[in-house]
Amino acid sequence: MFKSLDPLLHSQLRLAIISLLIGLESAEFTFIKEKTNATAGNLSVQIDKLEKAGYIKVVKSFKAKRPLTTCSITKEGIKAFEEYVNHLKTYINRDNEK
Amino acid sequence: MFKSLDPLLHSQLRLAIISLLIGLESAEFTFIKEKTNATAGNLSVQIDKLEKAGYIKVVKSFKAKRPLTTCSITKEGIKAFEEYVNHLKTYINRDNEK
DNA sequence: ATAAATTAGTTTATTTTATAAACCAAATAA
DNA sequence: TTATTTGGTTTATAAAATAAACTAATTTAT
Repeated sequence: MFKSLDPLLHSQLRLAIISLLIGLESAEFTFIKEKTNATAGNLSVQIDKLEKAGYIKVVKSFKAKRPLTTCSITKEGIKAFEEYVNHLKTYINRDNEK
Repeated sequence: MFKSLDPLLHSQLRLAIISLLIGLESAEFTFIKEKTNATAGNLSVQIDKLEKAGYIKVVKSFKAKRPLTTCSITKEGIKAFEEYVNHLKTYINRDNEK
């Protein structure tokens, strides 16, 4: 009846990150930070978790001599997000049968 | 852009409880337990939180000499759920503008 | 040249949640 | 009568979220 929700995506910030990345080729750390209003620390931690889960790819480089962290969603990430959304629907649509 | 999600509802079990109650006049503890597959302990705690938030009403009585806990959603609970669902849509629909 | 502030993060510590395990009281069954 | 089941609650532990402190380098101001 209620499908279980991927705990990796069932987090406000991680869901926002994925939601953002799914519409983009890639995004920089600071861009994600602005869009999500997250603190840098929290964002750093959550990006790490998504990367370890294989949901996003993280590339570290330099731009104008400064560190630059670029994130992009992976195929697994897209799949996980889609499944998460489908499972959510068992909670938010009133089709409470089976 | 991403609207903040009511932390009281952003929990798998509490969301399932509310989702269930929104379609019913009321429901008994054991019924909710079966439908959500929750453990009694977890369910007890989460029902408590929803009650303290004013999202559900809990009535304790006896049925066949046994304790009976009956829950029903409140107006505030319905409102909170509807708002939660609307906020969720900023995460799951790709209308990532403003 | 050097101190202060800013950028772009990471790490560590603390608080909050979720969850499981243990427990309790009463009733029923063996 | 003791063992089990019902219907929970309470307590303890594990996991998550978050904030605060820190690092390292750069830029700006003095």
